Amino acid sequence: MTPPRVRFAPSPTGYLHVGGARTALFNWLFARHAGGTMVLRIEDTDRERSTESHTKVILDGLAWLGIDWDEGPLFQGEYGPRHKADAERLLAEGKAYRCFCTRAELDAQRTAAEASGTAFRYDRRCLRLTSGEIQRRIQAGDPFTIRFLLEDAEIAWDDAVHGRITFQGRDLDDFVILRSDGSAIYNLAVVSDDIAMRISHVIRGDDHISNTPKQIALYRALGHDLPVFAHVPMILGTDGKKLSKRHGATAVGDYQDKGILPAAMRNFLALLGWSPGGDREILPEAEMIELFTLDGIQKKAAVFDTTKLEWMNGQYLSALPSSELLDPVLRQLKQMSVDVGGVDVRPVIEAVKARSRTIIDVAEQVAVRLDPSRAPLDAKGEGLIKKMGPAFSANLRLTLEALDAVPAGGWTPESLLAVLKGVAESRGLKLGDALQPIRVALTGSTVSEPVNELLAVVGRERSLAVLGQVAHRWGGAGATT
RNA sequence: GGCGCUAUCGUCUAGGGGACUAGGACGGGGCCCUCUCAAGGCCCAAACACGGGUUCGAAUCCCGUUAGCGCUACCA
Repeated sequence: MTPPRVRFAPSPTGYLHVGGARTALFNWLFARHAGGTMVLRIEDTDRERSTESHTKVILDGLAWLGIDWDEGPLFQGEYGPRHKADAERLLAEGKAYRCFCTRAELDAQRTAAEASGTAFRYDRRCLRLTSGEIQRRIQAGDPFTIRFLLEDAEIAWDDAVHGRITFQGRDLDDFVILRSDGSAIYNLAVVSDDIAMRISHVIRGDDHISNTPKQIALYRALGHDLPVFAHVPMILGTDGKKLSKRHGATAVGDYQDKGILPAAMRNFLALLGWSPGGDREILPEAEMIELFTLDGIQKKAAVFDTTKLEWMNGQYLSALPSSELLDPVLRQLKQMSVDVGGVDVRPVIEAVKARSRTIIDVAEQVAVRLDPSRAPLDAKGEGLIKKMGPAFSANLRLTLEALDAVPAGGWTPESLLAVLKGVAESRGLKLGDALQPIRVALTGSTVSEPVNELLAVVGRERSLAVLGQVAHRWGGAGATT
C-alpha cells in the first residue's frame, strides 16, 4: 500500500481554534502512524477576511503543539489559475454552464421558495440559454458565474468514521464553482487542490459532510478517484453548543497563556473524539502515534471540559522534571515582572509542581517563595493569622528561636524537620500546630509543601528575615484577637 | 422547512449479540495516609433517550419516535 497523503487546510480568518487544532492533530497522527505525508495548506481565498497575522498565529499554534508538516505551507491563493482552468474544462465538456443570474435575482428566488415552504434549488434557467444568447451576453460584458451541472443520481461514500453516507442528487442543486471575478468557490478549490496534491485521505470536521457529495461529483467530473473521507466530530462548549468565544477560551493560544503544557494539550485533544480503546488516558507522543487509527474516532460530538484539561496538565506537570519546566516558568515569571535574581528556581519548581495545575500556578508559588520585593503578608495572610488567634504568635516565636539557632550548614530538609520536631515535643505541641504558623507566615497560605522543605527552598536568610518580620508585626495583635 | 449526522454516568469514554449486577477517567462525596494541601490508596453516588422489532439472548443489529447538532451563499 502506498503511504497516505493527508492535509490540514485552515483558513487564516481567525486564530487556531481547538477544533481546528484537533483536526490537525488527527491528520498528523494518522500520517505519522502510517509513515505518510502531511501537507499544510492555507486556504486564503477569502481575501476579505484572510490575514498574514492569522496565518502566523496558526503556524505558531501548530508548532507549539508539536505538529509538524512535510509539505507547505502552501497557499491556496496561488492556485487560482488551476482552479479556473478546471472550471473551464468542465464548462468545455458540458459538465458546467455559465449563469448570468444576479445576486438579487437569486435572492428573490430564494425568498420565494422559502415563502412557499419548498427547498430552494437553482432552476437552471441559464442552462436553457441558447448559445447565441450566451455569446451576446458575454459580448455585452454581463458578469457570470460558472455552475456545476449536477446529475440527478445518488451520491454515496463509505466514510471512515461514519460508515456509508448517502445523498440524493435531487436534494442538491447546481452549485457555483467559479465566481464572476474568476476565482474559485471553496468546493472547487478544495477538490482541485486535493487532486493536485494527491491527497489520499481527507480528514476534516463533521460540518463538511454536506459538502462532500458536491465534492465527490466534482472528483468524478474531473475524472479522478475519490480519496478516503473521514469526518471527525465537532467540539462543543459545556452547554452543548458549538464552541465559540462566549464559552471563554477557544484559541490554542489562550491555553498557552493559561499555562497549559503543549504535551498535555495535545494529549487532551487527542482524547476528545478519539480513543485507543481500553482505559488509557495519559499517552506519550510515540504511543499516541502507534495506537492511532481512524476507526478509533468517535462519531459523537464532544464537550470541551477545561477541568479535565487542567487535571491532565497537572499530571504532566508532576511527571516532568523541573529542568524541563524551567523555561516556561521563567517566561511566566518575566511576564509577571518577577525578578528572582540569579537564584536557581529549579528546586522550588520541584517542591511546588505537584500541587500545581498550570505553569501559572507554579510561577506564582515560585514568586511567593523567592520574590525579594514581595511583602511578607497580604490581606489574605493576615486574615489567616487572625483566625489562628494567640497561638499563632506564641508558636511562631518558639519555632523561630529554634530555627535561628540552626547553622547555615544544617539548613537542610532533614535536620530542619528534626529541629522542628524537637521544639514541638519539648513544648508539648502537636507538630501541625508548631508548623502551620511558619507556613502561613512564609506563604500567606495554609497550603504548601511540607514546612521543612519549604524552609529549605526559601533559604535560611530569607526564611529568618520574613519570619522575624511577621513575628514582630503580629507579636501582639495575634494575642488580642 | 429540506437534507444529513448523532444518541452509554454531569463531562471524556470502554463496549462492537451472551464475559454487563455496564468498566475506566475528570468532577462530586467519604475514608486511609499525613505538619497543611496535592499526589497516592480504598470506597460511594452517577448512564445504555423512548417505542417497536430480529434473536434462545441486545448497550451492541433493524425500523420508528424524540432530542441535539450541522449544512442549506458568487464564506471557508
